[in-house]
Amino acid sequence: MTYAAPPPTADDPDSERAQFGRRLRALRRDRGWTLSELAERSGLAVSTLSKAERGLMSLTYDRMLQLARGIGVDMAELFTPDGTSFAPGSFAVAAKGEFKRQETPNYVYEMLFPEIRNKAMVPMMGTLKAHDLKDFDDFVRHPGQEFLIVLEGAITVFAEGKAPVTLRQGDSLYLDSSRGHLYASAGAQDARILVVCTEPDTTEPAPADASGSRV
Amino acid sequence: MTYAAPPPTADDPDSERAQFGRRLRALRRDRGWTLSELAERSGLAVSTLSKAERGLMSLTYDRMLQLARGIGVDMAELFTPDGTSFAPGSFAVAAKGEFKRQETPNYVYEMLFPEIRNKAMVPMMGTLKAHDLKDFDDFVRHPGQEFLIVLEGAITVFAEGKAPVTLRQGDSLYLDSSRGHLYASAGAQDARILVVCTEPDTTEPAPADASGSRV
DNA sequence: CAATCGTTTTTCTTATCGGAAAAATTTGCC
DNA sequence: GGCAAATTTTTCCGATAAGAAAAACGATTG
Repeated sequence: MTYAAPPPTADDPDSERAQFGRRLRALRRDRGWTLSELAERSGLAVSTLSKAERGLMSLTYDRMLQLARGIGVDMAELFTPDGTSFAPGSFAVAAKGEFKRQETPNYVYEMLFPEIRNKAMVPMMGTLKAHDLKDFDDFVRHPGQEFLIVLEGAITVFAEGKAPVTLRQGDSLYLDSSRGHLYASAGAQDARILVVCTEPDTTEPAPADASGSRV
Repeated sequence: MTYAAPPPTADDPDSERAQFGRRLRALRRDRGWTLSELAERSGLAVSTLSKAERGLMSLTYDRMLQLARGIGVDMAELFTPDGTSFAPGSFAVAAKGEFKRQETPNYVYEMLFPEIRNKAMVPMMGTLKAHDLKDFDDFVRHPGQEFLIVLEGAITVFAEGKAPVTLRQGDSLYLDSSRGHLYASAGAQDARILVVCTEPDTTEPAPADASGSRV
């Protein structure tokens, strides 16, 4: 009845440890440093670095701390992969209205730049229709973070475990989108909002997705 | 000629390791778990957890990975001290105008949610002043991607290697911000834009910062 | 071929880590 | 409040892996 899969010693090239090692090697090579140069900067032995980068060794906290300082990054940065496949130098312009629509009776969302795949951010233009509060959609939950700003009108933000908040034109919101959330027009008129997510929202409109991640 | 101070074995209560340990203990107690409960969830020994939480031991990568999974957090989250990261479930509202300003003769940028650190996205409100095109700023370059939408007025986008583009109200732009770029008001009046970056732009207005980190 | 540079392997010391006993803390009961 | 039982945490010790120093290996260049 073990909860987490115990990886005691993994030598396969796709283990987390091997990936971590490749990330270390990338960080070093990005800077044009050799093993011995990083060894000098970090105070670690060359052999240690070599084994760590190849995933043959499991660095201890102390060594990782030295390593992070030697590289010049935050400790957390060692564990946040940085690869998005947005091609280097990319550049795209969208004219007003050139959007891909997703529509329900309650709202219209138009994704900007649908032709760019794997964006680090997904900007969407939303129109929340002034509507009866009877047939509401369910909370939406998806991984990542979300930014919202009210362009026209006013909206009510329902967030799981929070009292409803009213945002007026120019107000904005930043939230962890794994917390259940739902937007609705607050006034008698339609509201226009701009939403930017860090990850594409693949959830379907209605069903309450019960894939409970992180309490 | 060592660059980073080597902390081989530190037993003082204010070492990074001790702080890390206290953070681990907090994460566990927040969930109301005992050492043996976390031991079962993570697959680590009780004694190991005890020593790690007191900073008497330097956990290896493999154990930290098991631990993170047992606790149910991302590896990086173990290293992001509480106040400074966008914690899971976070939720923040900014009223119009509650921004941190950065001003030059040509523009005013106001960062939204300056109190939230380590956001995945950095939304900023910008006012581009109608100005002579004589004293222009230089291209700006920073890692990450950038989204822009014109809220009021019209702007001209200068991007390195591209012909200038004019964006009007409602138009938007998505670019790799490592490509040199520069925005200016296009008309005779000021323009208002919303910019969202994937990483904080730490570049100073004018001077060419030569502290080359990751090209 | 020699020489240099970057990486890997070898050898040896020391620390991590798991298991179980000991100590400390909390809980139950009168 | 006090004492005993149960639970939680810490300490002790042996097996195994981390980590430093140095030698070996491979590639590149003069």
